[in-house]
Amino acid sequence: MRNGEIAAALDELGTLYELDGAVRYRVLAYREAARVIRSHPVSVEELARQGKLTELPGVGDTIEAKVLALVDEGSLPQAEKLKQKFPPTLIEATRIPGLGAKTVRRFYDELGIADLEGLEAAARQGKLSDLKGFGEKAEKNLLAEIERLGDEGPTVRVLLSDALEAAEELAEALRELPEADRVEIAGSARRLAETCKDVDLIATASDPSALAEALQSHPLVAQAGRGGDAAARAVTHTGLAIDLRISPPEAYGNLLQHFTGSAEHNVQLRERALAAGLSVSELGIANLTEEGKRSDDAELFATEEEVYEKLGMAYVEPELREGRGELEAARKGKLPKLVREEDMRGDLHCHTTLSDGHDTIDEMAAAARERGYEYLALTDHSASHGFGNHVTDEMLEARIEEVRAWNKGKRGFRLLAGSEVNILPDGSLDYPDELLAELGWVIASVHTAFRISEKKMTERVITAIENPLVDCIGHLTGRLILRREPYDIDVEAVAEAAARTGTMLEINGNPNRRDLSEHHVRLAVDAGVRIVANTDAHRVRTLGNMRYGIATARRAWLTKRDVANTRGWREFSKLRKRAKR
DNA sequence: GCCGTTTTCGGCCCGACTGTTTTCAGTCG
Repeated sequence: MRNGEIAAALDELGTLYELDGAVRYRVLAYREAARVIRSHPVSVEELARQGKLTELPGVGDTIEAKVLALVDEGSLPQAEKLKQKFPPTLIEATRIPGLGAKTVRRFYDELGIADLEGLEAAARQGKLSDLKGFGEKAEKNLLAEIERLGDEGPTVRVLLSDALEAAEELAEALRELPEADRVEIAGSARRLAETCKDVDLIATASDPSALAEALQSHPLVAQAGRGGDAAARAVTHTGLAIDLRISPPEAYGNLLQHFTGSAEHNVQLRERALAAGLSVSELGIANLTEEGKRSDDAELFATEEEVYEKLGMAYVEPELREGRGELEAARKGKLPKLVREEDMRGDLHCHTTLSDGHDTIDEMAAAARERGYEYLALTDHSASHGFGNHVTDEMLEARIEEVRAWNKGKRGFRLLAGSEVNILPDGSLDYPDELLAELGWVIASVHTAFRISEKKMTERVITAIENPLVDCIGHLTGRLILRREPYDIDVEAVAEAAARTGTMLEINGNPNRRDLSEHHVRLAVDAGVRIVANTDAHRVRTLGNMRYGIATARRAWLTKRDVANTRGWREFSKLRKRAKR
């Protein structure tokens, strides 16, 4: 059973307990365990079978036993029992914004409402406002939410690249105003997460309303409203929600820290501060009174650095603020010095017009040099790609000659004649060995036959890893964020094989892929695998996707040293498998 | 239900907003 399925079952059980009136913290415990399990890089089912699941933070004996029951029986007995008591459609109803378990439970108990249709009908007939504490306005709002849900479906997350495109344009427009002082992107976009639900902008300004008005009248914005004196909200034409908050300059650090999150990071930060007698919020850091209440002497900070310093910690880079041990490391001064995009010396995965790329060798090479690289591997697709633009053996031979000629007389930069070869279902590659041996760089990727068992897929990829001609595995799990699940593969076993053979694993920087994920990157590095950050660029512009590959590397706590292609050519070339032959 | 350089029991972040209420509960981020 996949970690995501286990997490979903625990989330559901949490909601069922909530409907059943359990204490809040029990429900929160299930949510937290689900969150940790969802993003855990290796099989939670296996951890549970080994009795090691309680090593995960937020998982104790009870939840470990529940997970074991779940993977053995396919469902949770407690959940099944509670589903006898509450129709499953009640859980659906709790997903309506503004409607929680408490309210849904009352509708069920007092009005017998068990599903969305019943809820909508009752609201239309004005029956809900008969309930104590639930008036006409609440009824109207609820009806509007149900209708909106029907029209648009639930609000979906967008890719980081889409969120950043809008966020950066809006932030830039606001910065240009004479009334603006500082404008920064906060939230999940600043943490460079894979997806964003909305965009948070934080600003200081001599005249806050000038910024709010500029946001409202920006061409990207479809609708907008004010949120008090120091805030504005907007929705772009693509449906992305924008929240702008304007801070007095002296509290800018507090506000930026708060709205950068993540929620887990902030919760842990505040719990830690509380133990030291301090109460942290976006309104400043206050001492605790004798009764343990927040006193009104809150101290304000203009920068985030000062916020963390006040709490006895080193500054935490936004990409690390996910509640994964960064606060402990910050307190001990043991945070890693994260790799930066400027550290990169080469890109080892791109396409040209030879296969399905849009730009020529010359154009790609010029762009790579402009980015300050020392090398670029041309890795057009191989002969059995299946999407047209096949590169036959003869074409690849010609490419090798072309690159040889191109490199002649050039100093400080080199092209590598390479290929992105297919890993066929039996683990073999689709060029003959003699041809592959002539290449300067070989990436092997799975592009076909995704739906095979985990065991077969793992064996298939490990066969390619054990091939001495393969330098690197491309986009290992094949996922497309928000669009396609990763295929079934044992990443732990793959990482072990890659470390053993000196085969590198790629972080593919295409914002749709970011594959390896940050969790798998961490696992691979801990297993001793060399990581390369590549773009898989199909045109000059997408060489810029390196920023997303590096974002994933940073979120995996990687340093410059952990990423092989931060090295100059001389050093990097020695890391290739062939250098050890 | 989880967790412990203040605890193995008694705690468990903080504030805004909303709608309904004279002091608060529920929901959200």
